[in-house]
Amino acid sequence: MKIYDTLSGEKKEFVPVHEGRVGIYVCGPTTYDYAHIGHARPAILFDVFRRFLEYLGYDVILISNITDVDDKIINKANELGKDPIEMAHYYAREYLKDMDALRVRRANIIPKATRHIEEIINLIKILVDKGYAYESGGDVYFSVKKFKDYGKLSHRKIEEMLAGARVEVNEKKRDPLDFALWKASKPGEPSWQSPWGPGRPGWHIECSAMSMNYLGPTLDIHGGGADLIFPHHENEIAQSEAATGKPFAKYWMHVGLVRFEKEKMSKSIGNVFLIKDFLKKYPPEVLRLMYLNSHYRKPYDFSEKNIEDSLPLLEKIWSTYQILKDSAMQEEPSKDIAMKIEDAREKIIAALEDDFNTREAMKEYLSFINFARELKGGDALAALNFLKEMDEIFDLLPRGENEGKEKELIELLLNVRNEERKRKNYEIADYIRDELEKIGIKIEDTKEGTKWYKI
RNA sequence: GGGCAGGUGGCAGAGAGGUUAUGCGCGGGACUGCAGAUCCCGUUUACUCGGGUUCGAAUCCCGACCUGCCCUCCA
Repeated sequence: MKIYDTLSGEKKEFVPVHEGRVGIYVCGPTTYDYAHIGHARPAILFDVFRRFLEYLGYDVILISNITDVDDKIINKANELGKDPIEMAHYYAREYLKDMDALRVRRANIIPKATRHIEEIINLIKILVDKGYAYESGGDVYFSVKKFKDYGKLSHRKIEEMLAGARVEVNEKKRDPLDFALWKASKPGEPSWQSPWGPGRPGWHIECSAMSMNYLGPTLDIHGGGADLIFPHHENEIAQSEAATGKPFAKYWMHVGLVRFEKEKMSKSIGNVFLIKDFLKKYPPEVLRLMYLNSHYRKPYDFSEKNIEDSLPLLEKIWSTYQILKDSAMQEEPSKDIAMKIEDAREKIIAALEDDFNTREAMKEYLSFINFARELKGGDALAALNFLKEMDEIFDLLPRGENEGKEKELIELLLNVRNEERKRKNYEIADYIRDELEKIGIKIEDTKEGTKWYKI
């Protein structure tokens, strides 16, 4: 297993801190609005990475936080006249709902910043005691120049950063590069008691405190969107390593950003595509497929055309699954098929072991799909079982079985349609086909009769 | 100015020294009441440019040009 590490800039052999166990921390969102398709990329990908590590036999602990106190939350709540924490929790629930719909398996722990104030304060205390942080007018700042490795993750030097000149002006800071660990609260803002007076955590400290709380001073994999490399993750490293003197994470993984119609998705451009809006028009699996079908470190150019191009692929997977279910029989598969399956399995595993190359894995998966749709009997059964095995990782197959009253009703309709076809009443037959498609049931007339599947 | 990705066929996008990517589109054929799906064939020398390494480069090295993202709001 090899993993590309942002810090060293190279693919490294994966060796977890504790044999057989993997601790992963993925930075989740600050919840002050509905989640967009950009948020879904790291969520879906780390979900698949985690499932793959489990498939390999590792014990995986995945932690994915929600930041529920922050300037952006407070500003928006003030605008709307709402309670900031309540509003943040509303959006957090909506975020989890969206992720559930996208078949992202929930992390083992989904910690919230406001539930870890004590850990945060303790960490800041350590930093103050060690001389890495100082109090100033009720705020506490991290002294960037005291941490000699600052810039090692984003590969920049402190002198170069100042040239960027977008540094916030703040007379409480001793140095413009310093960043807030704790902010004194203004009246009416959420606040907690601390040795420095009432206040709230700065942006970066919650991830350091929570990840070390659950996974110890050195975790295996720390991940998130590429936009978090600087300053968020750089600051996490500074805080955490200054406090513990130990490396904070063994592997830093960053998922490329999603662009929409060739432009960065941002509220000011007005091209934000919300997950809940996406789900009104398309099945959730198509988004999984789109992200799996691209390289995770590269930027993803999202567009309507891209979705339209991916839908036929998903339909192919689903129709193949349905066809195999119909033709599978409880028999021994042939030697050829057993070998073919073993070959596909090896190729998919090899691709994923090479820095989670899901694109390469999907290529093998799709070529197997293409090959498998003709299979019958025991061969079809073996192929079906293989697809289910792979679905533990990818989670793309149609959900729910076609059975029960719904199945009976649809098959009744199809029988009626086929009767009408025999009588050459094609208007009625085509009406049934069109109306079924409108409610998401696709049908195909084949030599072996009419097949149907949900889309 | 600095950091990081890239520049691939009509389009979208993988691949990372020698063998068909794939999908969409387009043209032809098979099947079909039609549609869709599926299968077959075609879309004849795809890899920004210039040098270099090599028996062999889209892939490695050097240099240009171009694009995107980041440089204290970000997944």
